[in-house]
Amino acid sequence: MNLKELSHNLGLSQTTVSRALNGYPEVSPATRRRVEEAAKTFNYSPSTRAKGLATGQALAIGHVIPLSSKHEMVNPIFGDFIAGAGETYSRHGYEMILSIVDDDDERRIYEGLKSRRAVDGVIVHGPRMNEPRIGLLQDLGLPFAVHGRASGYDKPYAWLDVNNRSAFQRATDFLFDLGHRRIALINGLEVMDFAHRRREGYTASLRAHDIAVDAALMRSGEMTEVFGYQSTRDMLAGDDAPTAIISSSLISALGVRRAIEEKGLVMGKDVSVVTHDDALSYLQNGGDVPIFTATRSSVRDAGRKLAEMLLHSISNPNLPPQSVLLEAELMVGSSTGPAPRKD
Amino acid sequence: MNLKELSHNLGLSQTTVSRALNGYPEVSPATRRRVEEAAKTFNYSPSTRAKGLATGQALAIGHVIPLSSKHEMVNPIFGDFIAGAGETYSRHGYEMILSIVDDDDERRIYEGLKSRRAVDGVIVHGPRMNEPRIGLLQDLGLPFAVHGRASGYDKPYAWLDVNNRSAFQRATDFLFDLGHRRIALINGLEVMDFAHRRREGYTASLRAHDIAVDAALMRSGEMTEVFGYQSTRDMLAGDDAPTAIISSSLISALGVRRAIEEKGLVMGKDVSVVTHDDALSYLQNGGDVPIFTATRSSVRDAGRKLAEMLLHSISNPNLPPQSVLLEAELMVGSSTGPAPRKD
DNA sequence: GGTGAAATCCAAAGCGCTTTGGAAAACTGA
DNA sequence: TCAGTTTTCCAAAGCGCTTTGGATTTCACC
Repeated sequence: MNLKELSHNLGLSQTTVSRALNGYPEVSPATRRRVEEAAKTFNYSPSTRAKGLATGQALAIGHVIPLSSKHEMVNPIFGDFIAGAGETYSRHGYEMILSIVDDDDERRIYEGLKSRRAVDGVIVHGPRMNEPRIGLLQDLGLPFAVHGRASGYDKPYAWLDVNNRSAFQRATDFLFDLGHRRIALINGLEVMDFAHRRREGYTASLRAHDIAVDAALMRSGEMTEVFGYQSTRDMLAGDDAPTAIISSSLISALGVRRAIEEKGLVMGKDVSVVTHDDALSYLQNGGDVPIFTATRSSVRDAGRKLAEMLLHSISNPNLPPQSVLLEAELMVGSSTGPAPRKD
Repeated sequence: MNLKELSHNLGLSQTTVSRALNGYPEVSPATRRRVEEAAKTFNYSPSTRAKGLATGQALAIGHVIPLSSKHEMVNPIFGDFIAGAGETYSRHGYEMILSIVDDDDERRIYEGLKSRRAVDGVIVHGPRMNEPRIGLLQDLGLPFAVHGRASGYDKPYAWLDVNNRSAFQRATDFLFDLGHRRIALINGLEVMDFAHRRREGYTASLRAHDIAVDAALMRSGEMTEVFGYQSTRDMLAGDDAPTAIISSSLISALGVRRAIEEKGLVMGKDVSVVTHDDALSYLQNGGDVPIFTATRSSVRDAGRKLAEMLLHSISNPNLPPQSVLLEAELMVGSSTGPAPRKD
């Protein structure tokens, strides 16, 4: 069923039907009702493509997911973020189009999306330090919003980020308050902007407590369970083992716990653990009482909000770029406790 | 830059330029080269919408992800599957459009996709028992392919599935061979088709070994770490605790391990564990030597293949529906060992 | 050099919608 | 009753592409 058929069916012109359906005022209420009902019974909805052609809008947002062929890891966050953004889109009648892209092809992909007029804007995932995509998108004039930020790029642009620095500083402070002095950081890849900021928060706290930064207590890598396990095992093996560990991801934290328990130690007593928790739906940090003390911030929520921001900036193109900094909440669970006294 | 401008620039008609770009034979090689170069330097690519309108193709595949508002869980498999499918699409010049949908809205969404002519076909995720979506899509005449199968629907349709039944039967047999007799199953939600089949495989093996099915040894729920942990803790607490546990997901298996170790038992010695492993990129089952003995089948690979199947069936509409049954490989890790002798 | 065939190109219609510029019909109020 | 509004509707152009049907040019061959 298309507009032509529908309007013929109603004995009206396409103009009138189109106007009735799109809420224009120059249609009598009676006609409008009649049209709307017909549209429903014939299950008519306008072709996105034709509509897009006519209006110049795509009514779609692109999500470009870089997937370096080197470390072929799909970000575990991704599903939840998308779910959040998807809610927003469907509420606004937008579609989400996804491109999984090899790092090297990114430029080409953005140019393609732009020149094919396939999307009205894009969301940038996983920004790194000095992220080149941001400049590229600004040059292209394709509206965008970044999930995270890119240190080193100073012109204004739209982003939404968790305050990773303050979250990790607070987490470290918290451990200091419990008496810990040897605090380790098991971080994500530090080319990623978020990981960089987390380390900054961590070191800032150390400095504030007059504790030297010890490279032996810092690890950086893909945040897998095994990575958390191995890092912890190694660090606990040394003489001067940490009494507390901060992990960048709940998945790694599971590995941290395993290494601790394997050594016959008790988490929250012998070794305290704080982790960042993205509140992923399939990886919940316990029930009412969290297992891990965590800096918590829902990625799903971030998806919802960032999508909202992007749509808003698309319909108000002259607004200056908006940015949102979310504070993670520190949830105290049973994985932390006072530092064990030295015997 | 659009076709009109480009062709004007070249002093050719739109027809010729279009033909040159689309590989039609009635263009001289010299002209074609000239056109291709111009397209590259002007960074021209045809508008998807206009092209779609003209050809009647969408050059896009829809992925509809149901997200019941009750259990708001995003399938952890999802990211990897999408990554696989995405590879295929970009290789074939297709776009992937994603709809996150509340269960109740699904019918409406499919009808919308169809009547808006937004996609050439869809992938169905997470089929349940007697999945109603399959019949709906067949009625609509929208090409589709299912990731998994739907027991209870008997007309032919395109699907790709892991042989869940044989995988879990093999896993159970394997444990029997090691001397285990009390074997537990920690399964996914059994309204999901895959979980149902896994249980069938499990019970088939029990029957073949003349062991009665014991409801106390079977759990079914969302496959979280906590679920694995709690189920295991409960079962190990009883008199007649299992000596082996089969888990439906690596995430739950992490919880299983935790419960085992918490009780001071050793996995692979006191209690054996076999898990299904979807080979998710962010949740690897150890390095070279797998931690868990597992029935393994890459979800990413499934995504690649299923997308391929769907595209193939779209370009060959008269082919009968194809279906692929993948066999999971049984990888022996260190989480299994001979059944402990009774003292 | 002339013929028919092959190679090369083009104008214009059409895909399904929105929107502009008017026309016709239905109301007003004097 | 009739001019002036307001309401209600419509024909047709245009969005950027593909494709049909045809025109023109080039080529091979006698």
